[in-house]
Amino acid sequence: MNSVVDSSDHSGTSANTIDKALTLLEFFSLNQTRWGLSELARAAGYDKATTLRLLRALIRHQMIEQHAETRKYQLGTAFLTLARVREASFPLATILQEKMRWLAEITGETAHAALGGDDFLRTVAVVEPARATRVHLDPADKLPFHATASGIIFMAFGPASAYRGLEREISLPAFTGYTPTCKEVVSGLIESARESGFAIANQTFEDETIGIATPFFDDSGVARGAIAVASPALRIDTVAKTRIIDALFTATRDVTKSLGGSIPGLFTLDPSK
Amino acid sequence: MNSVVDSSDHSGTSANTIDKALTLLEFFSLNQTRWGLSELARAAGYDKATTLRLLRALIRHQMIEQHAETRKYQLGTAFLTLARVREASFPLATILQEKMRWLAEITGETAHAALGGDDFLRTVAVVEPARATRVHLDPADKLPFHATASGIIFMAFGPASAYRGLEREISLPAFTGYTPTCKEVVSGLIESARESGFAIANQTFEDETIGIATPFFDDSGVARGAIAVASPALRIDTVAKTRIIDALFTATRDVTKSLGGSIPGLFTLDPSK
DNA sequence: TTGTATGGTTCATTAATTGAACCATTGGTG
DNA sequence: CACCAATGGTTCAATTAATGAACCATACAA
Repeated sequence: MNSVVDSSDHSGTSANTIDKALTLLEFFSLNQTRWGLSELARAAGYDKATTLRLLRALIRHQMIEQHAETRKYQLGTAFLTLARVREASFPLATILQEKMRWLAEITGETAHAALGGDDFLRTVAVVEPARATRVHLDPADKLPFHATASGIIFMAFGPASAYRGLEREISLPAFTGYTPTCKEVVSGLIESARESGFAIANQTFEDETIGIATPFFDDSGVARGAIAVASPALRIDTVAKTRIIDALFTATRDVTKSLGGSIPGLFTLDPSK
Repeated sequence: MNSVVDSSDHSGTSANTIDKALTLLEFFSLNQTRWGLSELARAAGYDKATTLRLLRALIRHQMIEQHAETRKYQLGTAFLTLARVREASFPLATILQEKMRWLAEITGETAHAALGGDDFLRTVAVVEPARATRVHLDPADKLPFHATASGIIFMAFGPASAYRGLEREISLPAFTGYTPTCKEVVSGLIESARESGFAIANQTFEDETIGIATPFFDDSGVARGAIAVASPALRIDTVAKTRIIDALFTATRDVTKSLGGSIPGLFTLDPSK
């Protein structure tokens, strides 16, 4: 019902103007919400004049707006409305958000859902539990493939382009002392995730945080993203782990069903493994 | 703190590719969430080959996705994540959504907030009251300037481009028997909205529905959009009207303050008028 | 079988993108 | 204050990429 063609076009450097304009948008993040013209041109590697022309085109469509005093550029309001249209027709984020609420409640830990891209996952829903000690996640963060449970799961069950994303990388950055920085190790993690249906990341992205993730599917038969539970490492013993995995499997089943998808055969959903 | 340059570029037909690509996005609405290639090319007035190339570029950036079986195109997931980044840095929709909750509760009617564009407003927040009879609004609808209270208010207090949007129109479509279809009448409505600070639309967009709207501002000194209360026409007498306008003025003040804006002097916020 | 849709491709023609050099301002520094 | 080095923004000839008519392959209906 909502399956999608896996373009995975990565045919070198497509130098068309649209790509350039849309690529500019990706520079706007929580780390840097506002960019000056020269600054952005330098970062993107475009000429100043080109960058300005691209920005102006984006402004015409409310995708960028310019701060009147500082003349700096920031993301516009078009995304608010486009996201609403998208959600009104295919309520992906809404479904995930609701299930994450359930997941956070039942596990007592932070639940989040992320959508897969070519090079990383992007959070689309987070719910923190009502509890003193809990993991805080940036609500608009990029999740690297190799250093997160969600990333491993997405490479295991996602489109081929995700796995190729790993191969493309020259070196895998370490976020903590536990981050796997060797492709062979990561491949092993992916393999065992394929067998068990879940992935565990023990402090590979954030210190003192354990993440456990499962994939979710639409009718393309390929994972669209991952749902995960993030807990303080100290709290996770075997019992807690089993309970979380159990809840994750239920959530995965429910979300996948809501999206009109089905869980691929090889993925047995057996928490005992 | 969040003021924005009013580009209002409308310098004829800018035929650049980026505009064409981004214009395609606007064809995706709740009325038609999925488009075929030829269908969309025809609607947009582009060549099929061109349309396909534009769509492919958008697909590369997750702004469009293609349904695997039907080969039809739909809005992608990029907007979910871009909207999150935008909200995480400038929580406009969040602020509005929260205030609309308050407004719906205190008035017992449907509250909604819309952002102004060049030719119409677009809803970014709706809250319906817990009540049997209430007005239902499409959560991702376009609001025409001349036929809604929000539209009149936005032309009265918004950027010059909004008012010019009205002038550009050749004829004003009638949505009900009460819709003003004459520009002079609409100008009169705008004038009186400028004086009173609010606008009332009595069944001009939907039958049996009355809308009352006020603007909200950021530090640009120009309205960014409107907040409004929509009620069944039968329920609105003078008392109810005054109570709603009062609540709207409070909401306007609060939202404007949260956005770092200020209410322009001429706008006296005097509900007695 | 034929006709008319569809999605998608090709490539010579055409029109738009590009970027170095330019200007006007701003802010910091000796 | 004068100077320097940034900044945002503009210009226009050279260049590069977008364009679209004609083309396939396919699917469905009469």
